[in-house]
Amino acid sequence: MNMDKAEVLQKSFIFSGLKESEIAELAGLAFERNIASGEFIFWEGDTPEWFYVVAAGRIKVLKHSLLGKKFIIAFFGPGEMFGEVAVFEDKPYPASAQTAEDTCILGVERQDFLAFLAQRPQVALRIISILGGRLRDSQNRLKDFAGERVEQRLARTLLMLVAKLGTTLPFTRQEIADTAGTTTETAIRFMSRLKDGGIIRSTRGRITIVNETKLRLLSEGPPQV
Amino acid sequence: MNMDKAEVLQKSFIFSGLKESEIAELAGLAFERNIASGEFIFWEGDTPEWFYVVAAGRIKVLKHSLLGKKFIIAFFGPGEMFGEVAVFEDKPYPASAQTAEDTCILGVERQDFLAFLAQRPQVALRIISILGGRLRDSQNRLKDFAGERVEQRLARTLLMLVAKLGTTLPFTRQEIADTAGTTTETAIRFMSRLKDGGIIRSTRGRITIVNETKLRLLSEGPPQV
DNA sequence: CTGGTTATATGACGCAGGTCATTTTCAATT
DNA sequence: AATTGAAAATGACCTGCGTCATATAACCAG
Repeated sequence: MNMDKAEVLQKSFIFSGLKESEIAELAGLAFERNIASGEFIFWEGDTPEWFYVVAAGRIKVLKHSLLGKKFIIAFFGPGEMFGEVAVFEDKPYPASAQTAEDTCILGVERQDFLAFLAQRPQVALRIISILGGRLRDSQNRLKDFAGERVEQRLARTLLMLVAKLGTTLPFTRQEIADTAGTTTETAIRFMSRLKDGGIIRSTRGRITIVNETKLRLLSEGPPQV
Repeated sequence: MNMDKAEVLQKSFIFSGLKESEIAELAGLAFERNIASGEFIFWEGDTPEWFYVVAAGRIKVLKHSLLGKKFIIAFFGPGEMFGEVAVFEDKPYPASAQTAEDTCILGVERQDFLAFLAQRPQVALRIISILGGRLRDSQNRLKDFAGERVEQRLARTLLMLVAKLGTTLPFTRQEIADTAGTTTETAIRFMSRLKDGGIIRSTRGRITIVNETKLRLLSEGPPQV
């Protein structure tokens, strides 16, 4: 792919406060890698050697349970970092990263990035802000997983994705299930009902939310009380 | 309570890299507050005005689901910060904080703390490290909630607490249940079995793990396959 | 010691949703 | 058009665990 690394970094929230020269410096440290859909970028347990940012495409971060079931922690798109926790702590990656479509990523070597970071307090503050946001999201989800029923978790998963990507979602029911922590069958049943209720339309591997309001209702309350 | 603020800060991982003069400066900005067991420090939705560190005692951070069930996100003890995500992002607290015993906390005004932070990249890096660790924990738990059964979640909850606090845990079954995302009854039944199996001993409101190895086995695999 | 409050304990019941099995539909590839 | 493999759909079954109800035990205040 033919792309301008500096431009990718420039557009990312993490680095948007930097001067052009600083962006250029970081871009000089970055390596580009193109990866076909479905490939793994790293596996849980690997030693972290790279700080990654998505340049184009989409990746998912996931973990496998002891029984082999996968759980999708998050999806990331252009400008978003991933695998960074391992880089900061120098511990093995706590999860795996897999491309969800043909994807281009930028990687900066761990040491290079840490050195760069130590010189830019503003970037550190941005990262604190992003980690804080992710922590908040994660804990919200945790509460949902602990207390709400599958139906609401599915609805919230869809709403979360809509907030991030817009009303058309490029996901299979399996991916939705793996994100909401349920089975493919349950996700299919739920989506069928949403379809009947005119809340979504869908084609294979693609879901369009047409009535976000109703979906929000479903996500909030028990169907009827 | 009669305590040395600087000493508390000094002992905290967050600030342990600072010079004495810097610690003193921060201590000068800190206010001390003593709170009886069971009181709330802030509620989910409140506007964050303080950055908090536990000086002595123990607090829990929790959220309520729509049906009123509570879910305990984390316990924090001396030297640990809490409610910080809201401070960094200037959004309402995403959870409530309640003392779990008589507790003393230090609070620094939001603006004061942010100003202090902006001048200390090393503190920012420490905070990144802590947030990263919490994010990792949270995502691990998410995976467990999504894929493992209640029994293993309970075992893992106990192990997590043991790692943090040692083999004697000052918790009721209700608190364990609220942390593992299950009901008090289920937690009681599980603990009864652990007692019968000689894995724990317990008195009212207090649990002692006597066989961590067995507990770890329970947390990892299905009882028998 | 007594009464009240909270933690612990235990049984019985029901159902949400996981598991397994089968079928249909769709899109990509030759 | 034919082949193939994944996605989507749907039914039947079964069990983990939540819910409700009741009982006992431990601790505290007076």
